[in-house]
Amino acid sequence: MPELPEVETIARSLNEQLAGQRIAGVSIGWPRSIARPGVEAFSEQLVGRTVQRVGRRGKFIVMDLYPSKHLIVHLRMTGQFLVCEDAWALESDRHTHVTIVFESGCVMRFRDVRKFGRFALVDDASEVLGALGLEPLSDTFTCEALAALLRSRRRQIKPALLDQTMVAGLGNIYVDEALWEARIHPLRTTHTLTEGEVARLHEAVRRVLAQAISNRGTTFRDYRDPQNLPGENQRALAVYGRKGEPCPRCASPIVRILVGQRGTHFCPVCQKLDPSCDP
DNA sequence: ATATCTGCCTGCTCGC
DNA sequence: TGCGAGCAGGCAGATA
Repeated sequence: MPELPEVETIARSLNEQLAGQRIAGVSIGWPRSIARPGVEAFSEQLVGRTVQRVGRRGKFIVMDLYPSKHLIVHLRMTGQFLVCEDAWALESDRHTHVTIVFESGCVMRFRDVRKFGRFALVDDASEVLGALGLEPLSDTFTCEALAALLRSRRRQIKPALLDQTMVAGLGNIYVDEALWEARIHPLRTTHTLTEGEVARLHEAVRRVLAQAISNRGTTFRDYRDPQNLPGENQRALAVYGRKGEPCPRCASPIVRILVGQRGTHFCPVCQKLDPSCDP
């Protein structure tokens, strides 16, 4: 499941491989992969444009095109980009839904087993990205900004952190990891977190994400980068997917519960529900 | 404002 | 071995 570190890894790779390349052709195998505009207009408007730069906002990949427009992609659960310098060397399969060929002969394929991923071609990126919250690795994500955000809401901390309009880019894996690192129970309520807890959470979010980026993402199941390489961060995970395994801090068995219908992993000893138990 | 549920999808695991 | 049921989960949209 691509979250911020995986999307960042993909965006960097795409930027390296595609910046400066002019689009020669587009083919769509699964029309619903294209959120907007219509499939016809999508292809027509894309051909002839040049990829200026590929970046990321939250979990969205953002391709700035020349002379105008932005191609914005959300990979959702199983979306994947594969790029090859030689179009003939990269086969299409039953899970390939979008193919973009460049004038150089380079090809970019979008594979998506679950078909949840979506493309949008827009004039103004804010049409898609406008509602996103703080970017956790940018300067705007300060401890004070996070504290203000959490103080203004009354909801469970885990769903709050998954809410992309609050903080953009966190998903199930990294929320569990950050809460473990900050020693905060996933069911704690946002506005009851102490200053110290918020400070720990702020630091934990940044550390967990930065480490995952330096490990080129987490390959729990499907994730692969555009060169089809898996990430290495799975070995750095403390709790996600480790139900029953010893907590790296205190050796108590990791527990898995449901929070807002999401599988949630934590250490019941390090992450107490009662704030008075915090050190 | 917040919580809960459904739909979107397919592959995988599990129990029989 | 085969098969159906249940699960995984990001997000939008509807409802409580």
